[in-house]
Amino acid sequence: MTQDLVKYEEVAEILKALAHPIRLCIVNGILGSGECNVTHMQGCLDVPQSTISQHLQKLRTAGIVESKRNGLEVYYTIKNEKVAKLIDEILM
Amino acid sequence: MTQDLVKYEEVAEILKALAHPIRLCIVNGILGSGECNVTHMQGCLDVPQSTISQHLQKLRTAGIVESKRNGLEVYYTIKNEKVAKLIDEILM
DNA sequence: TTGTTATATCGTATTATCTGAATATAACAA
DNA sequence: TTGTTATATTCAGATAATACGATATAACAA
Repeated sequence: MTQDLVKYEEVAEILKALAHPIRLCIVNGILGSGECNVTHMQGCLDVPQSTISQHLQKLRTAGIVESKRNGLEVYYTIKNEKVAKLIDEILM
Repeated sequence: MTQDLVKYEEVAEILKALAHPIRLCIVNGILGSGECNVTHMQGCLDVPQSTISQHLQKLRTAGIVESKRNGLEVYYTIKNEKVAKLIDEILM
């Protein structure tokens, strides 16, 4: 039983950020198409816009996704490739 | 953006069960030695016994570990091999 | 029996997370 | 400017997670 507490805390933060059905759906959706804007997510997710935006913020804070603005729209992509691989495997 | 909500909920439950430093430590410790009893975990984890026991229950409920009693002691092993692989990768 | 060790469960206070309405901001068009 | 669309932030209330002492149970020994 190793005692890398700091590492466990870091990993737990990432897992916590992923451990929600809406966020898994968002991440998997981005993975499927390469990138995705918020309006498109809304069309698929049937939850209020503010809710999606808050989930996106959580994913951003955890370093899982990143965003770039294109005019009015903001597109999200997966930033953490390790997470991309992980999700790909666990959702298989 | 696929819409497998049930699947996302299932996976989120597993990730939620793993998304805690103490539980990651427990799971990784079991993975490292094959099995582990609660007393040994206590020696490594510096939290009260009841706290460890409750984390173990959460892991059991999520189907991640299973236990078998041997006299006074209860030994825990990893039940879900997919999770074992996952943790192994993410803690690498 | 009684006592002891190992583990599980209960009670509860504290803290964190989640949702969704309301509001704010950013980009752009007229 | 003013209006509109896309997205972010704030706020309040509801729900869930966490920690830990106290207590219970299970196995065993004397």
